[in-house]
Amino acid sequence: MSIFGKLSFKDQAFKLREDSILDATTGILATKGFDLMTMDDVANLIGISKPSLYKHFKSKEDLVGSTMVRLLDGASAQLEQLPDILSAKEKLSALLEWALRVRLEGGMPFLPSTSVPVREMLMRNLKYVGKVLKLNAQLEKLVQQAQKKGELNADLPTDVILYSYYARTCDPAVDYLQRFSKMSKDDIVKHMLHVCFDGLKK
Amino acid sequence: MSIFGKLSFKDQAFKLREDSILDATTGILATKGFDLMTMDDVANLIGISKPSLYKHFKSKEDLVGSTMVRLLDGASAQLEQLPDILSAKEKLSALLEWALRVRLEGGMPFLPSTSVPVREMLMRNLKYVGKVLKLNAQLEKLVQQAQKKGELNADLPTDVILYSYYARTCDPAVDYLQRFSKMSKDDIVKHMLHVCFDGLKK
DNA sequence: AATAAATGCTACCGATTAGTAGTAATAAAT
DNA sequence: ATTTATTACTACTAATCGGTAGCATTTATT
Repeated sequence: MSIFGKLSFKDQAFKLREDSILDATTGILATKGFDLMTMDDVANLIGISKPSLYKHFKSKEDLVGSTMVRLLDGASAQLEQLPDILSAKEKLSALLEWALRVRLEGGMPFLPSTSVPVREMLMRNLKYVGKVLKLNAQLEKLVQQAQKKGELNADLPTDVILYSYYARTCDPAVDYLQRFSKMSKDDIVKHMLHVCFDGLKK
Repeated sequence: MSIFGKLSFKDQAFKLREDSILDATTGILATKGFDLMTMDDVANLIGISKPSLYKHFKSKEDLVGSTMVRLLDGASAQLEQLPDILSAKEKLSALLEWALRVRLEGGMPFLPSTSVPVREMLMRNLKYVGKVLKLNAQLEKLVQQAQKKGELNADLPTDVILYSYYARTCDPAVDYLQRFSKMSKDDIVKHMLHVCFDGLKK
């Protein structure tokens, strides 16, 4: 064992709890949203006190920002890990599928779409903004490639495709299908992907 | 003038202010969302005091419920008013276009999609639930007709089409396009309609 | 075992907000 | 002009929530 043994262990435990805090935050954000989520909610859910929570995150903004950053990291890692054999459109489809499955499990809080003050709060978080811009650039490139190859509609402005693509990751139709239809998760994903790329018509 | 002249006038003024309260609420809901909207916000925006506001609506729930009811009435009226020459799919398209244009103007707060507590709050409002169910039944019928005629994909479950259709009325892509692209409202509507029915591919 | 240090918690503060009581101002009626 | 009734507002209450001070408890050290 290295001379950092003891320290590492402590740090490891610390990091572990931090992860469980982020897990709890993710779940609560997904159901109650930012404004109704209280710091007591988070602390109680994982069985620690509020001051302990503040040992990890210095404010609610910080906590939520970190949660979103971890989510973005997950998306980036997922994108990275896709085999290069896949076409641009296949990559976009695979990433959307991943996002939908995450949502159908614990729930993914895609906050920016909720309200203006929440969006502005996130925009003040430099780390978050940086990661958003990077991921956005990668996805924009994929969309353009797919448009050039005719995999995606080249007549639509790239912006329209990109924003609509983002919107599908937080499509409320998923919640309604999960709640009111007896459909399996696999079927929900399959249909949402179809609707995204082929629309309601074809 | 009828014997109800005076009374009518007072009632008329009362109704007029009620409408302006609902207008203000609609706008604030669209930007800040339910949780961050305060009763003072609403009162201040139209230049009355909070107690005066409570003469019209007995609680925040009541105010927001009434706002949503008026919105649903607008949608129903719009649907009613469409010429019968239109096919089922054309009617759905026209109604979505109306909803998108309302959004691009003052903004339409489609609250049910936001968070679970807000949805539950609305579900406690019987008047709201009644109107939702009625409109939902009408639209479901239109979707089924369109599926039978092959105007909409008959391989998709009706639920999937219906919920996805609702989701398009509150699609965050609209906000992003309005904010970040220099597109005209007409173009935004045109593209959103295309994406809805034809997807990102075709 | 005694002491030092770190960890976690109870109990609080200040600010915000839904909702209201009671008063001031205004209009109607005699 | 005086009284009555209505309308609206100021100023408050109770509850909630983000954030923290200071104490208790545990763990490590000598």
